[in-house]
Amino acid sequence: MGRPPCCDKDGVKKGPWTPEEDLVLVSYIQEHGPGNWRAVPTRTGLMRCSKSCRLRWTNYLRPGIKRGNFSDQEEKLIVHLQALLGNRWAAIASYLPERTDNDIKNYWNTHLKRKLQAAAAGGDAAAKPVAQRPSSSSKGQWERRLQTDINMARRALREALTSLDGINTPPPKDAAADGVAAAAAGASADSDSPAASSSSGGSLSLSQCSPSASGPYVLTTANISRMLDGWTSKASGPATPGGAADSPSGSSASDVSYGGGLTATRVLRAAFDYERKPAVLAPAQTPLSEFETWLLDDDNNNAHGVPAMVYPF
DNA sequence: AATCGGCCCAACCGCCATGGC
DNA sequence: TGCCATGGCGGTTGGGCCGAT
Repeated sequence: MGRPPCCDKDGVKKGPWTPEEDLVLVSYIQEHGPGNWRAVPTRTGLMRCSKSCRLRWTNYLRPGIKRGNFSDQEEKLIVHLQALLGNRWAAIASYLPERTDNDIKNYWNTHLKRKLQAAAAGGDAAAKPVAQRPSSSSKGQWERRLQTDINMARRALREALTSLDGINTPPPKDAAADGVAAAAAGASADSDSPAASSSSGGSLSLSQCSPSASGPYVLTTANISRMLDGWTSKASGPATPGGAADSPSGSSASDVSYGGGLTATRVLRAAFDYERKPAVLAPAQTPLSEFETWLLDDDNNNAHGVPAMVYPF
Protein backbone atom coordinates (compact mmCIF):
# COMPACT_ATOMS: atom_id res chain seq x y z
CA MET A 1 0.00 0.00 0.00
CA GLY A 2 1.40 3.31 -1.02
CA ARG A 3 1.81 6.22 1.19
CA PRO A 4 -1.11 8.60 1.33
CA PRO A 5 -0.57 11.85 -0.48
CA CYS A 6 0.63 14.77 1.54
CA CYS A 7 -2.58 16.55 0.89
CA ASP A 8 -6.02 15.73 -0.27
CA LYS A 9 -6.20 15.95 -4.01
CA ASP A 10 -9.80 17.07 -3.92
CA GLY A 11 -10.36 20.72 -3.33
CA VAL A 12 -6.71 21.60 -3.54
CA LYS A 13 -5.99 24.40 -5.92
CA LYS A 14 -3.05 24.10 -8.27
CA GLY A 15 -1.30 26.37 -10.68
CA PRO A 16 -0.01 29.90 -10.40
CA TRP A 17 -0.56 31.79 -7.20
CA THR A 18 -2.71 34.88 -7.23
CA PRO A 19 -1.84 38.14 -5.49
CA GLU A 20 -4.61 37.48 -3.03
CA GLU A 21 -3.16 34.12 -2.07
CA ASP A 22 0.32 35.58 -1.78
CA LEU A 23 -0.88 38.28 0.53
CA VAL A 24 -2.77 35.83 2.68
CA LEU A 25 0.27 33.62 2.94
CA VAL A 26 2.63 36.47 3.70
CA SER A 27 0.34 37.94 6.31
CA TYR A 28 0.06 34.56 7.98
CA ILE A 29 3.79 33.95 8.00
CA GLN A 30 4.63 37.36 9.33
CA GLU A 31 2.28 36.65 12.19
CA HIS A 32 3.33 33.10 12.94
CA GLY A 33 6.65 32.72 11.21
CA PRO A 34 7.53 30.07 8.65
CA GLY A 35 6.98 26.52 9.74
CA ASN A 36 4.15 24.24 10.66
CA TRP A 37 3.18 24.24 7.04
CA ARG A 38 0.61 21.59 7.61
CA ALA A 39 -1.50 24.11 9.50
CA VAL A 40 -1.12 26.90 6.98
CA PRO A 41 -3.87 25.90 4.54
CA THR A 42 -6.43 25.32 7.25
CA ARG A 43 -5.54 28.39 9.25
CA THR A 44 -5.43 30.72 6.30
CA GLY A 45 -8.23 29.24 4.29
CA LEU A 46 -5.93 28.85 1.34
CA MET A 47 -7.02 25.99 -0.85
CA ARG A 48 -3.42 24.98 -1.29
CA CYS A 49 -1.33 22.02 -0.31
CA SER A 50 1.01 22.67 2.59
CA LYS A 51 3.89 21.85 0.34
CA SER A 52 2.72 24.38 -2.17
CA CYS A 53 2.60 27.02 0.55
CA ARG A 54 6.08 26.20 1.70
CA LEU A 55 7.48 26.24 -1.80
CA ARG A 56 5.77 29.49 -2.61
CA TRP A 57 7.31 31.04 0.45
CA THR A 58 10.81 29.67 0.07
CA ASN A 59 11.07 30.16 -3.67
CA TYR A 60 9.23 33.38 -4.18
CA LEU A 61 7.89 35.27 -1.19
CA ARG A 62 10.73 34.87 1.26
CA PRO A 63 12.48 38.18 1.96
CA GLY A 64 15.91 38.68 0.50
CA ILE A 65 15.42 36.78 -2.70
CA LYS A 66 17.18 38.14 -5.74
CA ARG A 67 15.75 37.19 -9.09
CA GLY A 68 17.24 36.99 -12.51
CA ASN A 69 20.47 38.46 -13.84
CA PHE A 70 23.03 36.05 -12.47
CA SER A 71 26.40 37.77 -12.35
CA ASP A 72 29.56 36.24 -13.71
CA GLN A 73 30.79 35.60 -10.19
CA GLU A 74 27.58 33.85 -9.32
CA GLU A 75 27.81 31.77 -12.46
CA LYS A 76 31.34 30.71 -11.65
CA LEU A 77 30.44 29.98 -8.09
CA ILE A 78 27.55 27.82 -9.16
CA VAL A 79 29.64 25.98 -11.70
CA HIS A 80 32.32 25.13 -9.21
CA LEU A 81 29.98 24.32 -6.40
CA GLN A 82 28.16 22.03 -8.77
CA ALA A 83 31.45 20.40 -9.62
CA LEU A 84 32.13 20.02 -5.92
CA LEU A 85 28.74 19.05 -4.64
CA GLY A 86 26.91 17.71 -7.63
CA ASN A 87 23.25 18.50 -8.09
CA ARG A 88 22.74 19.36 -4.45
CA TRP A 89 21.02 22.60 -5.19
CA ALA A 90 20.02 23.35 -1.64
CA ALA A 91 23.63 23.07 -0.53
CA ILE A 92 24.75 25.25 -3.41
CA ALA A 93 22.04 27.78 -2.63
CA SER A 94 23.30 28.03 0.92
CA TYR A 95 26.36 29.79 -0.46
CA LEU A 96 24.21 32.17 -2.46
CA PRO A 97 21.83 33.46 0.18
CA GLU A 98 19.90 35.62 -2.21
CA ARG A 99 19.20 32.78 -4.59
CA THR A 100 16.84 29.91 -4.16
CA ASP A 101 17.73 26.34 -4.94
CA ASN A 102 14.98 26.31 -7.51
CA ASP A 103 16.42 29.38 -9.21
CA ILE A 104 19.90 27.93 -9.24
CA LYS A 105 18.62 24.64 -10.52
CA ASN A 106 16.69 26.33 -13.29
CA TYR A 107 19.64 28.50 -14.19
CA TRP A 108 21.90 25.50 -14.28
CA ASN A 109 19.54 23.49 -16.43
CA THR A 110 18.80 26.29 -18.85
CA HIS A 111 22.10 28.11 -19.09
CA LEU A 112 25.12 26.68 -17.39
CA LYS A 113 24.72 23.06 -18.36
CA ARG A 114 24.45 24.06 -21.97
CA LYS A 115 27.49 26.26 -21.72
CA LEU A 116 29.49 23.50 -20.13
CA GLN A 117 28.34 21.01 -22.71
CA ALA A 118 29.33 23.37 -25.47
CA ALA A 119 32.67 23.92 -23.83
CA ALA A 120 33.13 20.19 -23.39
CA ALA A 121 32.32 19.63 -27.01
CA GLY A 122 35.08 22.07 -27.76
CA GLY A 123 37.53 19.76 -26.07
CA ASP A 124 37.83 21.50 -22.74
CA ALA A 125 37.54 18.38 -20.65
CA ALA A 126 38.87 20.11 -17.57
CA ALA A 127 35.75 22.17 -17.40
CA LYS A 128 33.48 19.19 -17.17
CA PRO A 129 31.69 18.67 -13.91
CA VAL A 130 32.89 15.74 -11.94
CA ALA A 131 29.72 13.84 -12.49
CA GLN A 132 30.09 14.06 -16.25
CA ARG A 133 33.59 12.77 -16.49
CA PRO A 134 34.45 9.31 -17.59
CA SER A 135 34.27 6.80 -14.79
CA SER A 136 36.37 4.16 -16.40
CA SER A 137 39.53 4.93 -14.52
CA SER A 138 40.67 2.84 -11.63
CA LYS A 139 39.80 3.70 -8.06
CA GLY A 140 43.16 5.22 -7.33
CA GLN A 141 43.09 7.31 -10.44
CA TRP A 142 39.56 8.32 -9.72
CA GLU A 143 40.44 9.41 -6.20
CA ARG A 144 43.41 11.40 -7.41
CA ARG A 145 41.29 13.03 -10.03
CA LEU A 146 38.60 13.80 -7.53
CA GLN A 147 41.10 15.37 -5.17
CA THR A 148 42.46 17.42 -8.02
CA ASP A 149 38.96 18.51 -8.88
CA ILE A 150 38.33 19.56 -5.32
CA ASN A 151 41.58 21.45 -5.11
CA MET A 152 40.88 23.23 -8.36
CA ALA A 153 37.39 24.04 -7.30
CA ARG A 154 38.57 25.35 -3.96
CA ARG A 155 41.05 27.68 -5.55
CA ALA A 156 38.62 28.92 -8.13
CA LEU A 157 35.95 29.36 -5.52
CA ARG A 158 38.23 31.42 -3.35
CA GLU A 159 39.05 33.60 -6.31
CA ALA A 160 35.40 33.99 -7.07
CA LEU A 161 34.57 34.80 -3.49
CA THR A 162 37.15 37.51 -3.23
CA SER A 163 35.29 39.48 -5.84
CA LEU A 164 31.91 38.51 -4.58
CA ASP A 165 31.21 41.61 -2.54
CA GLY A 166 27.57 42.21 -2.14
CA ILE A 167 26.42 38.80 -3.15
CA ASN A 168 26.67 37.26 0.25
CA THR A 169 25.85 40.35 2.18
CA PRO A 170 22.20 41.23 2.35
CA PRO A 171 21.31 44.51 0.74
CA PRO A 172 20.48 47.43 2.98
CA LYS A 173 17.02 46.78 4.24
CA ASP A 174 15.83 50.32 4.02
CA ALA A 175 17.37 51.04 0.68
CA ALA A 176 14.20 50.35 -1.21
CA ALA A 177 12.00 50.55 1.84
CA ASP A 178 10.94 47.15 1.02
CA GLY A 179 9.62 44.48 2.92
CA VAL A 180 7.81 41.49 2.39
CA ALA A 181 8.70 40.64 -0.78
CA ALA A 182 11.94 41.44 -1.24
CA ALA A 183 11.22 39.68 -4.02
CA ALA A 184 10.96 43.33 -4.36
CA ALA A 185 14.68 43.59 -4.05
CA GLY A 186 15.09 41.39 -7.04
CA ALA A 187 12.11 42.69 -8.85
CA SER A 188 13.15 46.25 -8.52
CA ALA A 189 16.48 45.35 -9.97
CA ASP A 190 14.77 43.92 -12.98
CA SER A 191 13.99 46.87 -15.06
CA ASP A 192 11.56 44.93 -17.16
CA SER A 193 9.47 43.70 -14.31
CA PRO A 194 5.96 45.02 -14.19
CA ALA A 195 6.37 46.16 -10.65
CA ALA A 196 9.51 48.05 -11.31
CA SER A 197 8.07 49.81 -14.25
CA SER A 198 4.86 50.77 -12.55
CA SER A 199 6.34 53.13 -10.10
CA SER A 200 3.89 55.91 -10.65
CA GLY A 201 1.38 56.72 -7.99
CA GLY A 202 -2.23 55.88 -7.90
CA SER A 203 -3.96 52.83 -6.68
CA LEU A 204 -3.70 49.62 -8.57
CA SER A 205 -6.53 47.22 -8.36
CA LEU A 206 -6.02 43.56 -7.78
CA SER A 207 -6.98 42.81 -11.29
CA GLN A 208 -4.19 45.07 -12.43
CA CYS A 209 -1.76 43.00 -10.47
CA SER A 210 -3.02 39.79 -11.84
CA PRO A 211 -0.98 37.83 -14.32
CA SER A 212 -3.52 38.27 -17.00
CA ALA A 213 -3.33 42.01 -16.78
CA SER A 214 0.31 42.81 -17.28
CA GLY A 215 2.60 39.88 -17.53
CA PRO A 216 3.82 37.69 -14.72
CA TYR A 217 2.71 38.81 -11.35
CA VAL A 218 5.52 39.74 -9.05
CA LEU A 219 4.83 40.34 -5.41
CA THR A 220 6.61 43.51 -4.57
CA THR A 221 6.19 46.02 -1.85
CA ALA A 222 4.81 48.37 -4.42
CA ASN A 223 2.30 45.82 -5.57
CA ILE A 224 1.22 44.97 -2.06
CA SER A 225 0.95 48.59 -1.18
CA ARG A 226 -1.23 49.20 -4.18
CA MET A 227 -3.27 46.14 -3.47
CA LEU A 228 -3.88 47.33 0.02
CA ASP A 229 -4.65 50.81 -1.20
CA GLY A 230 -7.21 49.32 -3.49
CA TRP A 231 -8.72 47.30 -0.71
CA THR A 232 -8.86 50.05 1.80
CA SER A 233 -10.36 52.40 -0.70
CA LYS A 234 -12.97 49.93 -1.82
CA ALA A 235 -13.75 48.21 1.41
CA SER A 236 -14.79 50.19 4.40
CA GLY A 237 -14.02 47.47 6.91
CA PRO A 238 -10.89 45.58 7.81
CA ALA A 239 -8.74 43.95 5.21
CA THR A 240 -11.25 41.73 3.64
CA PRO A 241 -10.29 41.57 0.01
CA GLY A 242 -13.59 41.54 -1.62
CA GLY A 243 -15.41 42.57 -4.68
CA ALA A 244 -12.55 43.76 -6.78
CA ALA A 245 -10.81 40.45 -6.57
CA ASP A 246 -12.01 38.13 -9.20
CA SER A 247 -10.50 35.13 -7.58
CA PRO A 248 -10.85 32.01 -9.65
CA SER A 249 -10.86 29.91 -6.55
CA GLY A 250 -13.71 31.94 -5.26
CA SER A 251 -12.77 30.86 -1.83
CA SER A 252 -9.91 32.18 0.06
CA ALA A 253 -9.56 35.81 -0.66
CA SER A 254 -12.98 36.93 0.36
CA ASP A 255 -13.20 34.47 3.18
CA VAL A 256 -9.97 35.42 4.82
CA SER A 257 -10.19 37.13 8.12
CA TYR A 258 -6.91 38.31 9.53
CA GLY A 259 -8.43 38.34 12.97
CA GLY A 260 -7.41 40.31 15.99
CA GLY A 261 -8.30 43.55 14.34
CA LEU A 262 -5.58 43.09 11.79
CA THR A 263 -5.96 45.86 9.30
CA ALA A 264 -4.44 45.99 5.89
CA THR A 265 -2.01 48.63 6.98
CA ARG A 266 -0.95 46.51 9.90
CA VAL A 267 -0.45 43.55 7.64
CA LEU A 268 1.87 45.52 5.46
CA ARG A 269 3.79 47.04 8.35
CA ALA A 270 4.13 43.76 10.14
CA ALA A 271 5.27 42.14 6.96
CA PHE A 272 8.01 44.70 6.71
CA ASP A 273 8.95 44.06 10.29
CA TYR A 274 9.24 40.39 9.60
CA GLU A 275 11.68 40.98 6.85
CA ARG A 276 13.92 42.83 9.22
CA LYS A 277 14.25 39.76 11.35
CA PRO A 278 17.73 38.45 10.73
CA ALA A 279 16.86 34.83 11.20
CA VAL A 280 15.94 34.40 7.61
CA LEU A 281 19.31 35.16 6.19
CA ALA A 282 21.55 34.45 9.11
CA PRO A 283 21.87 30.68 8.68
CA ALA A 284 23.36 31.10 5.29
CA GLN A 285 26.11 33.30 6.55
CA THR A 286 27.60 30.89 8.99
CA PRO A 287 28.46 28.27 6.41
CA LEU A 288 30.01 30.98 4.31
CA SER A 289 32.53 31.90 6.96
CA GLU A 290 33.27 28.26 7.52
CA PHE A 291 33.56 27.92 3.83
CA GLU A 292 36.03 30.75 3.63
CA THR A 293 38.00 29.20 6.47
CA TRP A 294 38.02 25.96 4.58
CA LEU A 295 39.32 27.74 1.53
CA LEU A 296 42.03 29.43 3.54
CA ASP A 297 42.96 26.17 5.15
CA ASP A 298 43.33 24.75 1.73
CA ASP A 299 45.91 27.35 0.98
CA ASN A 300 47.94 26.24 3.94
CA ASN A 301 47.61 22.60 3.20
CA ASN A 302 47.94 22.75 -0.50
CA ALA A 303 51.65 23.27 -0.74
CA HIS A 304 51.86 22.12 -4.31
CA GLY A 305 49.69 24.49 -6.25
CA VAL A 306 47.16 23.28 -8.67
CA PRO A 307 46.51 24.96 -11.97
CA ALA A 308 43.78 27.50 -11.86
CA MET A 309 40.46 26.43 -13.21
CA VAL A 310 39.93 27.41 -16.78
CA TYR A 311 36.50 28.84 -17.13
CA PRO A 312 34.69 27.58 -20.17
CA PHE A 313 32.98 30.92 -20.56
C1' DA B 1 -0.56 38.16 -39.68
C1' DA B 2 -0.27 33.45 -38.47
C1' DT B 3 2.25 29.55 -37.12
C1' DC B 4 5.93 27.06 -35.12
C1' DG B 5 9.51 25.84 -32.11
C1' DG B 6 12.66 26.81 -28.49
C1' DC B 7 13.42 28.97 -24.07
C1' DC B 8 12.42 30.07 -19.44
C1' DC B 9 10.62 29.49 -14.95
C1' DA B 10 7.04 28.67 -11.51
C1' DA B 11 5.03 24.90 -9.70
C1' DC B 12 4.20 20.02 -9.05
C1' DC B 13 5.53 15.19 -7.98
C1' DG B 14 7.77 11.60 -5.73
C1' DC B 15 11.28 10.10 -2.74
C1' DC B 16 14.01 10.51 1.37
C1' DA B 17 15.29 12.17 6.07
C1' DT B 18 13.97 13.33 10.49
C1' DG B 19 11.52 13.81 14.69
C1' DG B 20 7.75 12.66 17.74
C1' DC B 21 4.97 9.22 19.76
C1' DT C 1 11.84 -0.15 17.97
C1' DG C 2 8.63 0.69 14.57
C1' DC C 3 5.18 3.71 12.67
C1' DC C 4 3.53 7.95 11.12
C1' DA C 5 3.45 12.83 10.06
C1' DT C 6 5.96 16.41 8.30
C1' DG C 7 9.55 18.93 6.03
C1' DG C 8 13.13 19.10 2.59
C1' DC C 9 15.18 18.11 -1.73
C1' DG C 10 15.89 17.09 -6.60
C1' DG C 11 13.79 15.89 -10.97
C1' DT C 12 10.36 16.97 -14.07
C1' DT C 13 6.53 19.26 -16.26
C1' DG C 14 3.32 22.68 -18.15
C1' DG C 15 2.33 26.91 -19.93
C1' DG C 16 3.50 31.54 -21.23
C1' DC C 17 6.70 34.32 -23.90
C1' DC C 18 9.33 35.49 -27.80
C1' DG C 19 11.92 35.22 -31.91
C1' DA C 20 12.17 32.96 -36.44
C1' DT C 21 9.91 31.58 -40.53
